[in-house]
Order: sequence, then C-alpha cells, then structure tokens
Amino acid sequence: MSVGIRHDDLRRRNRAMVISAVRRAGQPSRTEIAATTGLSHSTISAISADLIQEGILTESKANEPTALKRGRPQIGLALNPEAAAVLTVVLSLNFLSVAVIDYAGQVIAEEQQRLDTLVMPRDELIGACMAIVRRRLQDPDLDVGSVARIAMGIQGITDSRARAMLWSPITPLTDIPFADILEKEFGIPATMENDCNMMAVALQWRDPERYRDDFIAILLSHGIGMGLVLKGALFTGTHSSGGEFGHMIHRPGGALCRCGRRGCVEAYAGNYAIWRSAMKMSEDAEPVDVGDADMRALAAKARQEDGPEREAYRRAGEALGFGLGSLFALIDPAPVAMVGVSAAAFDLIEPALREAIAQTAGGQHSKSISFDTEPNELPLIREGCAARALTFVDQEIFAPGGQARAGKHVA
Amino acid sequence: MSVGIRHDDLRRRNRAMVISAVRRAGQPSRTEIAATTGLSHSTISAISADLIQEGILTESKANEPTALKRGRPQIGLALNPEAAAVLTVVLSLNFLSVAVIDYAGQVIAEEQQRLDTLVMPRDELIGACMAIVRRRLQDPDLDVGSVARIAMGIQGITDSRARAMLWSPITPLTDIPFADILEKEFGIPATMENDCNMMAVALQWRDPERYRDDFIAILLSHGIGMGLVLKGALFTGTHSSGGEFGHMIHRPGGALCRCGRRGCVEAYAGNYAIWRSAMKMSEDAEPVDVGDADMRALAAKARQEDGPEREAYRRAGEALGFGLGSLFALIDPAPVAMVGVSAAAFDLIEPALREAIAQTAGGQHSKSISFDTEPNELPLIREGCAARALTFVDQEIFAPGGQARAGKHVA
DNA sequence: AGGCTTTTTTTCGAGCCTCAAAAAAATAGT
DNA sequence: ACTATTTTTTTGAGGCTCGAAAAAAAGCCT
Repeated sequence: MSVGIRHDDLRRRNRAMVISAVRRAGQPSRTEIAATTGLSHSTISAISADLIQEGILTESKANEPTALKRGRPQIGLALNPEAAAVLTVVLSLNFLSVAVIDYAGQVIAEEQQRLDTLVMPRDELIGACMAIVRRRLQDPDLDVGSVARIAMGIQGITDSRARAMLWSPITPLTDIPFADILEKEFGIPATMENDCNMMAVALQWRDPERYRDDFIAILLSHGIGMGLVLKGALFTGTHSSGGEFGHMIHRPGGALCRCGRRGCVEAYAGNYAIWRSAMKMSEDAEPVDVGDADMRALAAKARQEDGPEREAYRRAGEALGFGLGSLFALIDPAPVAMVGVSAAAFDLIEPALREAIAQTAGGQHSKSISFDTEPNELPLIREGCAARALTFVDQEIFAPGGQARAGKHVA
Repeated sequence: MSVGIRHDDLRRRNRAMVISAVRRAGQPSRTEIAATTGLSHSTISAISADLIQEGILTESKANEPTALKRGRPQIGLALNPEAAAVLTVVLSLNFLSVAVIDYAGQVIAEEQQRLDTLVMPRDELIGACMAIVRRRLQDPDLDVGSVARIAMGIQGITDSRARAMLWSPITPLTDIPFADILEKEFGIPATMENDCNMMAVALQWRDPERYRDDFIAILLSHGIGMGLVLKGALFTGTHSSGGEFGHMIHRPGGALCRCGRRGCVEAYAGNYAIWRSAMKMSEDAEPVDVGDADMRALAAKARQEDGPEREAYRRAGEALGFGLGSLFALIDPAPVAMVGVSAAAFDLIEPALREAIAQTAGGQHSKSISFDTEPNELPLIREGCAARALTFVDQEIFAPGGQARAGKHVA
C-alpha cells in the first residue's frame, strides 16, 4: 500500500519545502525559511546554497525597506525568473488563449485567438491548439528549451489524473487526451486541468489569507461549475475532476438541464436557465446559448422592476442555496467565491440564496457564510494553470532527475 | 504552512510503516515487509529487531503451511498481543457497550448495559459511561497499565478533531467533550468518533479487498448517516465529523425531518419517515421512535402485498437514490454498503433507488454501482473504534514518547 | 551422510542528511 | 574605533538507509 521513506527522499522533500517557501513568501531570508519550515539554519543554508548554485534561486540583496535593524542584514532569496518557464493553454467557448510565464510567475508572452469550438471537427480543434502552442514555443525571442511544463485548462470534465478532457460543453467531442497529445507533440510534460479547479487554485494563489484551507469557487456562467479546496488541497473526484455541483439534483424530475437530465441545479441557475425562466419559456425548452451582453441586460432589467426577470434570478438563488446547503451538509460551511458573468448579478441572487440555505442543515450559520464575486473567469483560469504548472516545475527541479540535469549543466 | 521533515522523523515513520505492514498482512516475513514498503532488507531487519526487543512484535516461527520450499524458511512477524490494549465505548440509543481489545485485535473483555439515554441528565449520562469504563479498567484480570487508548463511538455529530460529541439523536444534550472527560478521568488518551465513520473504518478493516480506496457506508436506521472513504482515507468535514448525507435536501420545503428542517433525505428514508408514510400520516407529523421489530414487521407486510407500506419503501428508495446521485456528482460513483435495520429491507428499497439514481448525473453507470447490506451496525461500530484506537497506538508506540516508555521498561 | 543450492536474515562500511554549536560576516550604535 | 546584535556559514558529531557480503537455516542431490 503506502511506501516507506527512502533516505534520499528526505533531501528532495526538504528542497521542495524551501522552494515552496520562497514561492509563497516572495523574498524570505534564510532565517525566515528556517522558521516557517521548522528545519535548522544549517540545513536551509546548505539547501539554498545548492539551489543558488543550480540557478534556481537568486540572492536579492535589495531588502532596503526593512533596514534600520541592528545586526547583519538579511539576504532575501528569490526565484530566478530564468530558471524555467511554463506555458498555459486555456480553451473556452469559441476562444483559445496561450501564455508563457517565467519561473517567477510573470507573463512574458501571450497570444489569443477566436475559433468556432462548437462545430470544429476533432482534428481541427486539436490542430488549432497545437498550432498556437507551436507559434509561442518557436518565438525567437523565447528560449524554447526553458519551457518545462504545459498546463491546459478547459471547461468541462477531465479525468482525475489530469490527462484528458472527458466531456466539455464547448464541443460535442469527447475523450480527447490533450495531455498526451501535447507531450507527444512538444516533448514537454503537460496536464489537462478542469477550469473550476484552476479558478480555485488561482484564488488560493492570489489571496492566501482569505482562501487558505477551505473554500469553494463556483462558476456562474452558461453552466454551473465548482472548484473545491478542502484542508488546503484541491478536492477532485475519484475518477474525474469531480465536483459537479451544477448537476446535484435540486428538484427531482424538474427543469430540463443541458446535460439531458432533469432537476439539476444548473437547470435553474445556469445562464440559459435564467434566460428561459425570464422569457417565461417552458422548463422543458431546449437550453440555448445566451451572450454575456444579453445576460447583463437581463440583470439590469431585473434590477429596474419586479417581474419575470427578477423572479428568474430569485429561482436561481434558491437552487444555488439548496445546492450549497446539501454540499455544506457534507463538508461543513466554507467561504464561497462566485465567478463568472452571473456573479455580477449576485445582488439579485443573494437574497433567495441566503433564504434557501438557511432552511438547510448546512446553513445553520448562514449569516456567517461569506460570498465574494469575480465576474471575469478567464484570467483566473489562466492564473490557476500557471500556478499549477509552476508547482509541478518546483517538484521536478528538486527531484533527482531535475537535480541531475542541473548538475550536468554546472559541470 | 507545511513543515519540513526532520531527520528523526524518518525512523519514526519507517517504524510506523513496518508496524502497519504487520497489522495488515497478519504474519509477514521480513522479506515481505521489505517488498511492500519498498525499504531495504537491512532497514527492515534493524527496525524489526528494535520492535521485537521493545516487545511490540514477536517472531512466530509457526509458518508451517508454506513449507516445502527450498532455502532458509521465513520467520513470520506478528503483533505481540500483550504490547498494549485499547478500550472501546459505544453509546447508542438506550444502550452502552464497552470492550477491551488486545494489541493484536482480539476482544479480551466486554460489558454491556441498558440505560435511558433520552431522559438522562448530563451528569448521569457521563457518569454512567465513566462507571462502566472504570469497572473494566479495574478488573483484576486485566493489566490496567496496558490500556493505551480509549475510542468512543456515538451516533450523531462529532467535531473533526474527534474530541467532542456536538449533537446526537440519542440525547437532548449537546456539546459533551467526552474525549477530554475520559482523558481527565483515566489519564488515557481518548477520542470521540462518529458512528458512521467507524462503520466505514470497520468495513475497510474487515474486507480490505472490497473496501479499499473509495466506498460509502450508509446507516439506514432511525436516522440516516454516512461514513465516506475517499482515496483510502476517511473523509470528514472541515469542522465536524461531516458527511451528513441524511440532511442533504431531497425536496425543498418537503417532509418534516427530525432535525426540524424540511425535505431532508432522512425525512423520507429514516425509519420514522418510512413508518409515517406507511401509516398514511401527514408529512408534517412529528417523528416518532419505531422499534426494530416494528420495522421488520413493516417490511414483511410490504413484501406481502402492494400497499402503502410498499409505497413507503419506494419513496425511501427514491430519496436515497437522488441523494446518492447528488453525492456521486461530487465525488464520482463508489461502492455502497447499507448498514442498519432497514438494510434488511433493501430489496424493497433498491428498485426505486436504482431508478432514481439513473436519472442523475452521478448515476450514469448506475448498473455497475454495487450495494452490500449488513443489518447489524453495532458490531461494526465497535470494530471500527477498535481499529481506530489500535492505529493510534501504532502511531504512538513508534513515536519518541512511546519509544522512551518501552525503552525504560526494557532497561 | 555430506556437500551443494536456495532463500532469508544479519552484519558492516560507505554515503548522506540533519543538527547544534561555534565561527564568520555585516551593520548600527556609542 | 570598538562593541553589541543579528544573520549566515562552517564544522564535527550522530543517525539513518543502502548495497554488498557474510552468516544462517533449511531442502535437494549424489
């Protein structure tokens, strides 16, 4: 079952510790690292000397602001931006976006493109992704050899090993092993991530104070998605990316969902569901795509006067509230971040949501559950992919393989 | 955040590895342990020599059945039953049960008692628990000093740190810090565990083949409870024992639940709900206690002829099915074990359950989801407590504290 | 029976890793 | 210029695991 700890694992793990401490803290001194990791000063000193020698960390004497202290001044350690780079690919409805990010987390190149994901055949869709990645990698301004990892994000369901897209609303195609395809094409390790999971990772990355151990990111867009962080770690299903909050059952046998079933939360709270309800269409009506502009207009109308529009948002709030209540029954309440175009209409959703959640076991302290909104999901997804890819690089560089490679370079 | 691995942790962890390998495998040889843990023979040899010297393991030459092999015969290693003992306390409705279990997992003493949990005041309830534990600990046949851990199990909600009972259906009392009380009273480390979590632990312990990485134990009794194992580890809420499957919302605003809210799964599938429905009582009727014998009679009636009884079980199945569907949307499908008196009526529940689950996103492969039944929950809960307590002992004996104690004894 | 083969277990030296303490380095204050 | 203070590096000691070789304990074969 579980495997023992080998002697050489120890150094590897503690190197990982140091790197991640630097990544989190920005420019910590060796002393600070020793304090946060609980390792001794000598160990930190030895490890950081190695990492500097291998070009992974750099000393940045610029620690002026904290001057005016007695004693030998601290030497800040920082990630060497040139140590490596990662590439992110975000594929969303009719839109493809790629970015190259240096080891310190700065975007150094990007490219975006429109495309008709809904109608593209398999080869074309894959081809378009490969082409844009290739263009970025072959950019003469970029040291191609340094791209150490690709992270691709997509709306829909991925497998729990982050290798393949299993299903996505942006295309009728299924089971595309993007990670394998990218690795074969470019010889660079790659993963295929779920968009909502990356949103959660990005929130943790952006604001570790607020989003640390337990929180929920909910995408309120055409569909309803969720990224869940429990006890500090991303929660995924046992086989798939999991967390299909939008397809929990709100009303058995109820409104028609995009997934073909009935009564899902999404069938009441997805853009198409709000639209359908506001237009007084039947709950059995086929889901249709609604543009962001139309949704914003709908929200404006709902704010203006009481009517079917406002009622539609109320119903969405109710569905989300009961869904969250059921979720909270399982995992206990946690802070929620609402992301996506309908998060901008959260003022219309919140009252009914809170009312519903208060009627559930998980909502005992519904007053104290905090909601945050972020209307724009794409930057979050990209940031999450970058964070994930960089974390992988962190874990590869200190691994024997990475170490050997660096060593050879030095010799 | 996370902490580095100290040098001395290494040995401690590898000792843990060896002990747990022995506990799982029964009587493995050193060579087998080396294979399963991935550590070298020399390391295993050194560690097991220590453990034998400290009286934690014993060599059991009796490995006759696998004779007829060339070479030096393997020497089986076994847990020394006298190395320690643990005590389990299971408090359920009107019933209190205590057992003493040796380090190898055998019950060496037990005692049971009826009591009116529903009406006992706080002091009496706590007093009754302490008294029965004290009687067992003071039993002259028992070496008191060797009881190293107490695990108490209770139906209801406990905190995620396994210290206190927060709420329980067996008593109107709330927030009883049983773990602290036991520790203060007897000076033995104690934990307060949730009954359904212990059921899951026991299943994993009993049949590791079937219940290994991902499975669900559902208690079908007066209330509906759940124990969840994901990726090999017990899943708990962030603050409480979590997994309140019975209080996921099945029908917003629906039938009255024992928790005072409306539409919970339990309000359709708990014993009282099935009874209420079979008796054609209102969904708003106050939940009443129904004895196990009455429930068995009800099931017999339902099997005999189509009528309100059969319909009641059908509704229970429907509620459980939609609830499981929502759960599976979050975590992906997994095998389910149904435990408790109504598990004996699972034949009446299953058809509607499968029909409901097939209508949900999580039930895509509803045919392949396996259900197992076990009508008697109490033995499972006790076994789970024993397993949990022994695991704690395993992790304490190899820790510096435990090691020092053993060393002193040897010297 | 005695030697050979096979398998398990133990022993031993080498190589790392971490730690504590001491030394060195760098700066502020006097 | 000197001292106090704080950070960083160095050094020696102690532990841990590993691989290889030796020892141990059988069965097998002549």
